[in-house]
Amino acid sequence: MSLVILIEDESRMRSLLDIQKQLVPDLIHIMRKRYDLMQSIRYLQPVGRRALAQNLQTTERILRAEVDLLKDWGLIHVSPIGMSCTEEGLQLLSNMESMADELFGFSDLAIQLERLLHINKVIVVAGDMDVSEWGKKELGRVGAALLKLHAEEDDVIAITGGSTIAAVSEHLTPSPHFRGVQFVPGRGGLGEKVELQANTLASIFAAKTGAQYRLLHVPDRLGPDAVQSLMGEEQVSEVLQLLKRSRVIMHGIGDAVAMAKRRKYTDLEISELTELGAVGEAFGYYFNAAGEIVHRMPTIGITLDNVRQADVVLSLAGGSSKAKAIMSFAKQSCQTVLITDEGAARAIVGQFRQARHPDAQLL
Amino acid sequence: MSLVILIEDESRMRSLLDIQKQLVPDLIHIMRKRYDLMQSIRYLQPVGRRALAQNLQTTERILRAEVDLLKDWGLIHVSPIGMSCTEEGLQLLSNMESMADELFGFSDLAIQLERLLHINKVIVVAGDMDVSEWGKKELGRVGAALLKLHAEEDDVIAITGGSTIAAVSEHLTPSPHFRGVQFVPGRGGLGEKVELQANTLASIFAAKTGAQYRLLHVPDRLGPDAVQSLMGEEQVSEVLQLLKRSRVIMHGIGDAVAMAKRRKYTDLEISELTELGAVGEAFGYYFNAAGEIVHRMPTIGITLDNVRQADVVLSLAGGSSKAKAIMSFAKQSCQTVLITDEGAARAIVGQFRQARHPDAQLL
DNA sequence: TAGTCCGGGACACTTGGTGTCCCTGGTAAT
DNA sequence: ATTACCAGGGACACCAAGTGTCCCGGACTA
Repeated sequence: MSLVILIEDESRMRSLLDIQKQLVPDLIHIMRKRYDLMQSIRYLQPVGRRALAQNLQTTERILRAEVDLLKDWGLIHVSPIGMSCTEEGLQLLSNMESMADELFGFSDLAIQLERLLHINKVIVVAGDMDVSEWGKKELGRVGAALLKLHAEEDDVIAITGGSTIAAVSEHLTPSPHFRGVQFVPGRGGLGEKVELQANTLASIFAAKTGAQYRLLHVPDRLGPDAVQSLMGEEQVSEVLQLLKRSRVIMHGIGDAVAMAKRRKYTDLEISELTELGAVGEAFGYYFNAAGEIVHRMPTIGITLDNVRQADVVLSLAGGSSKAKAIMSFAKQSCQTVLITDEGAARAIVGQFRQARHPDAQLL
Repeated sequence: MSLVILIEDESRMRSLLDIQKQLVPDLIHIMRKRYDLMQSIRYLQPVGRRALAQNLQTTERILRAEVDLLKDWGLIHVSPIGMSCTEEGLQLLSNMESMADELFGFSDLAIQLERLLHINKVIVVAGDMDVSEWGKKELGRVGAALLKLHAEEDDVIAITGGSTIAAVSEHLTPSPHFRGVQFVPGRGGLGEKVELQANTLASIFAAKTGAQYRLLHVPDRLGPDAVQSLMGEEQVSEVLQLLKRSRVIMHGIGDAVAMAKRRKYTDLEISELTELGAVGEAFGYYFNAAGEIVHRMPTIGITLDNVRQADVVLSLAGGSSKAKAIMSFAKQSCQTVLITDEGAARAIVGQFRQARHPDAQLL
């Protein structure tokens, strides 16, 4: 019963938060800033403006505006000896602590991941795709927003297949940013369901955004000679040229075994893969935990070198089961933005914790 | 059990809202504006910018900024034939409907009350003082904020006693607005507990805000001759002069019978009061439902005429049981701002509904 | 007493929001 | 088919609010 309460409880607050995230998206950032400010004041009180500004890495004037507001709502008290929290402000802080994780935990997680994985930018959304459906929705929403953010006129944007990328397509809307854009599938068929294939998604992306698309018609599981002959095909080589100069790339990261099964590898092949230590997959490459390529799908399309040359690489993967896969792909160092969910993020942090000695508590 | 869920649920969302109201107070207004905008679009779709701007009483440009945002988050869709809600936007609207009452209902209530009671400005806060303790806290918080808002240097501010005004005192903080201000009790002792008397509160208000205060030392229950002689006292007449020119007045409104009981009226006197139809009390005056004065405490202090001459009258009363009392005092037409809570507000609206014929559904 | 902190005031500057206009394109009615 | 109207989008000048920066009077401390 208490579980029922918790779920109901969570869901209602979550839904309020969801609404606010859609209607007033920067709310959380503002709240976070004010919260940090209050906490700093509590910690340093009584403290002066200048010292505080330095502590919070901001300018004196901008801090002053915030302080004036907080003073007006009676959350802090200013006096000639410095600023301090009022009773009410302290109350507020303690009330927030119980919610801080849900409100801000994700950005903390994101910063942790940026450090642990050596990735420029990590975005963590709420939820866990392994557990709940709306986790994938949220990931799709944020992914779509970022794609729009980075897209520029006449760009070539390469995308891969997979259910995560499909989720993005549901949240795309037309925008002038997509004018003249061409969506190009990073790979031909990879033996998956058609609605999750890169070709299909490229056309959906184009339809939703009002952009153009190209298709890469190559069967999966090619023999080496077939690869050569297909490369000669004009239709194919043209697309490969486009992929080579794609400026933005959006792709999913898969769990090695799960992907292999989905692509109907034989049991023998799968056991070979696991023997090689494959844990992650992206663009048809399979990586081990060290990030080394241990296997490559026998087909043609975008190469890791192409990916490394792109300006923007949006990597999407969510769900705690994807933790190791994400970690293996992060080693490729061809990644500018990782978009993941809380479940995967916590699992990754957990992996790192486990890897260290138990006494390594700090940092 | 479902009740338990509801309460838990409510409280958690409420606490999030409370936090946001303290940390980002204008958030709700922004949400409300966007919500109205979305609803208008849904209602009028497909609709153009100019038509919409006219409908929403705003300029074209400012609406355009909002529309651009909503378009970017994918909540609305813009096309050459006009704007319309996307699937996601419709989803959001329906999600919000279940919460709209809690989020915005109060301002709607406030507008209704302004019309029904013919009061310039009504503010409705969440909760019901009769039911929950935090209702009074909220009322006090808002009351304190409004007092600070209206206070000006060297003002004379008259206040009365009562638990509601006492609640205000707990949320007062020093501010330059209160420089040179004098807090003056509107009445001497009225036979209540000392911590709720106007004298006590005046001193607390002064202490909390860093202002000055005066005291009005007159016993309650004076005979007519004692009144005359006291009026002659210099200490007393001086305070009465101050009261006469008080620019801001903050007072509570009481239920007639409850106040009489608290002031230890005899059963006979109380039944006389009820026979006279007394329902409301303020400043020691007792009013019937029509707003006529049916009884007056035999003591001296601020008069209704003084109140009518004030620039700002902040009337506070909360709890559904206060509905009739608030309505009776509203008839005095010496009121600029009424601060009440959801419970009282809904009860008042209910009273008006009941008073009409059942077929009077519109308006 | 001198130095160093405090908050608050002042002021110029810049940026972003805003009012206003026009343009092109699509739709619908003639 | 043509025309007239309304759609969204672009442009641009303008104003105000936010911002960087400096200084001042006061209080505490060494």
